[in-house]
Amino acid sequence: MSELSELFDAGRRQRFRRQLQSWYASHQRDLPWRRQHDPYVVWISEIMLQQTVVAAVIPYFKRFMTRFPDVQTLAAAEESEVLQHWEGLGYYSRARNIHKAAKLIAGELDGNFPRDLEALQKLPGIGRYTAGAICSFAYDTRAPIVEANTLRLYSRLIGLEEDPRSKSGQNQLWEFAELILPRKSPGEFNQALMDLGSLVCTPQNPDCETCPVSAGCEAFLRQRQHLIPVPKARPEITPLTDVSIAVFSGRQVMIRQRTAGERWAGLWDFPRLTLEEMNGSPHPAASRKKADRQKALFPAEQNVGVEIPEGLSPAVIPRLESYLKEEAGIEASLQELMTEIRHSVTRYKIRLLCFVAQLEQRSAKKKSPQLNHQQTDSAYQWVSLNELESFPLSVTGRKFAKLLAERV
DNA sequence: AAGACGGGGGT
DNA sequence: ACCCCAGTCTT
Repeated sequence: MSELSELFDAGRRQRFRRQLQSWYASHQRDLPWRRQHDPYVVWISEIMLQQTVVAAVIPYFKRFMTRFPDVQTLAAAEESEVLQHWEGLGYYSRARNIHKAAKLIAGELDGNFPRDLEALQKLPGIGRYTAGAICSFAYDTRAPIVEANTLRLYSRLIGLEEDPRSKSGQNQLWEFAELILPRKSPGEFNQALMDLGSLVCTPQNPDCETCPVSAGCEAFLRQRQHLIPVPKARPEITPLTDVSIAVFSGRQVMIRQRTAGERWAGLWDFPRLTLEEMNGSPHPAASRKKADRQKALFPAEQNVGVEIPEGLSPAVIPRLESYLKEEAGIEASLQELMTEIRHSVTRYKIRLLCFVAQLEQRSAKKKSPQLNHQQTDSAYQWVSLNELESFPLSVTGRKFAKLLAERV
């Protein structure tokens, strides 16, 4: 007998279930597709919902399901097209994992969607939560779930004072999730738990006054609901200055597909690099010295006409031109600083400088769509701005591409 | 501009 | 146990 099953004894669990079920019967639902018993539908929607809110997911979900109605269709598709349907949702490893898993299911598993927690968790991108969601929502088997909403709800119900993300905290939460689950309709019960967590047991100012289970909530009984769960420590934000360069040859622009293991693997991008950290650099003196050296080698007069981004040395211009030479094997001259895109994501605050460059006449352009193998094994391709629309790009890449297309 | 959201994978 | 993930929405 664990402490948890003593704290939440059979009678208390039974009361909790009745209160929750009664509340759930009368409140409004927001996710009609979860009640479908198609594991494929549950799977795709769960993965999409991991990164953003319901309203933002719906159009993506519809488009995805129209193009990839079942796991066989998805498995047969090119990764690039899967990424295209994911463009804008971010965290693209999830789309790559979905595609990999679909291939495994259609191939090794003969098209049979796994039915148990262990088999599901062997698939890439499916962890303990997603496996539990698929089992309980699609198959209505008694599989526990712990995700953001239920983590908060369970933490308060059991009065968890320690960090819910620690090993010990996780153990208690998963134990509780299993303990509380009824034998009858566990899928609907999990759905009710998640909805209660997101609608009533909110991060700030939980609505304990109207909560159907507050009488059995340890946090509420001790008036600790504002202190539980302990918040996640915020990571330090790193400021970065990146450069993206659209190199033109006539009406065509040069792009490359990002390789496996790289950030945005499988997506296409303009040549892009991160400048040395300009802000908060641990050794400002050293980088200033380096900048001075480059300035001496490449006097500013050489760069007449190109606007120098605020806070940067004119030496960036020749430096970017050598970057193009080394990475793509092309000679190009920078023409214009088109725009600055500010973009915050995960733990980075990025200032992205978007340049336009012109391919030098004497620099041989490889005919599209042949590959260009120079100093790297990256595949470069020359495409028109129109054609660019059919390549999956990152959010910032797409913003830049749109600006280029709108330019007269 | 800052903060919230979010589960899985890797070491 | 800790780091990473390169996005969107709300306040």
